[in-house]
Amino acid sequence: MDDLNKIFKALADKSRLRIVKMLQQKDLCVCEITAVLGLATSTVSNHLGILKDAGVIGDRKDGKWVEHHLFTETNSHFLNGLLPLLSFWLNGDEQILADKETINTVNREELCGR
Amino acid sequence: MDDLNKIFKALADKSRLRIVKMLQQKDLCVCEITAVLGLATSTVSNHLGILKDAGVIGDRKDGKWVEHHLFTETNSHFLNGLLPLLSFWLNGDEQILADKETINTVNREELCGR
DNA sequence: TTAATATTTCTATATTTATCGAAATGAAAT
DNA sequence: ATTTCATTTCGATAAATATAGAAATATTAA
Repeated sequence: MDDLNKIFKALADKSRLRIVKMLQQKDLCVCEITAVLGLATSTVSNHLGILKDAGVIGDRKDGKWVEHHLFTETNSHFLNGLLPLLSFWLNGDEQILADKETINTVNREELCGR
Repeated sequence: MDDLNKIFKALADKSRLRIVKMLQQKDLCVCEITAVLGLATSTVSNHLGILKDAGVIGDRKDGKWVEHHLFTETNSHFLNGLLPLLSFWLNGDEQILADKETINTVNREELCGR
């Protein structure tokens, strides 16, 4: 039950829902997500840690950035049930649509690189 | 997004998850749920209010009791996706199994009636 | 009508959580 | 090696939440 509780807690926050939906479109580094959400870098890093701890997302180093990605197949049957639903939920949501627009105009080189 | 956020918030609590799983077995009044969870009546009433506000459960008067029930079909596609998953999730969980045992030994007449 | 009682609402409190800024970390570039 | 810089961790604070007990509500029973 703790696993499922942790997953629901991770998803029970608007910023984290927006992050999940953003990562469905493209793998992103912290600075890009920060630019879209308009929160402090440390806050975004914390949100990502919560999603990672719940097993929803993973990350890997990419040069000086850390690229975060959404898992599609996991070893949690809870997540394997939820992730497909989350892939079509909220696709028409105004905020989510706006975020996906913003992501396209965002470039990690210009944002935090150089 | 607010709808989904509210639903995830409602499910992101162990006591409320236990309540949902209990209601899958049988419709229950507040005093019965209180007996199983071991929380104050007002606390349980509050948890039920949160689940009700999220559209997960409903209630109806039954004599001097208020009987709470889990919705199976709703007008929320979020819930229509989640509820079937919740019907088989956690069925093997130790706490959930213990709760279902307890429910069978609980009787609203003896508990709070008379 | 009056008393009893199941539930809800209100008030207060303790814990958790979201947030930021500053300091620490660690890897890349010079 | 040293500097630069993206990210994480730490410390502090404000907001949200879980909880209990008391008071209020509403409905049944006498």
